[in-house]
Amino acid sequence: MTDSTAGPRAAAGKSEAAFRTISEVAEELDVPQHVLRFWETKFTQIRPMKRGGGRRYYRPEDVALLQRIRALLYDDGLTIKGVQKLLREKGVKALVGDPQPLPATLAEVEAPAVADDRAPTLPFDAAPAAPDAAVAGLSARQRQEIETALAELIALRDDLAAELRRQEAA
DNA sequence: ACTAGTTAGAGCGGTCTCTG
DNA sequence: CAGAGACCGCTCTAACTAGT
Repeated sequence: MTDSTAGPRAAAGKSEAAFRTISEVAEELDVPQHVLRFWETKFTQIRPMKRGGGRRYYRPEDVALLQRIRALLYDDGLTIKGVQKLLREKGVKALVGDPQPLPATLAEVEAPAVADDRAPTLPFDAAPAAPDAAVAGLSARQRQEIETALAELIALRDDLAAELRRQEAA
């Protein structure tokens, strides 16, 4: 599909760290969109950020988790309950094999892709040192709203970084 | 009956194009 | 440039199907 929300971002090509829409994740995993939404209802560990209108934005870690779930279901022949049990017992990180925590904070999501060459000149460097502590007392809804706003900021940052590189290359 | 999807439909939100 | 409208992608919910 032509992802209207991704627009120029998709056309310019996303970094590995970029957020993905459900259609992009569906294509990448070769799984229909409705199945991704169905899995979301079955696995509480799948928690894509949501923007206005409820649109999902999947972090790279979400995609990795979905890939693992897909492999367990389709390749290993496990049932959803089996995968749920596995997730409960071993945790997401053990399944995905990702030593890094989910980038639930701006500081964490900020790092990849453009960090090496561009980040020092970009405006998001002054992220709070320990935002996790700051949000510890917030409600789930408040956290969701913050994550949503965060996703928008990061998408904007990606756009700006890409545009900057285009202009420098020109 | 239970599991794992699949389908359909109404409505929302973003983008694009046209017009003034 | 700004507003209007069309178009398209996406959402949610509920009902349905196929296999075990």
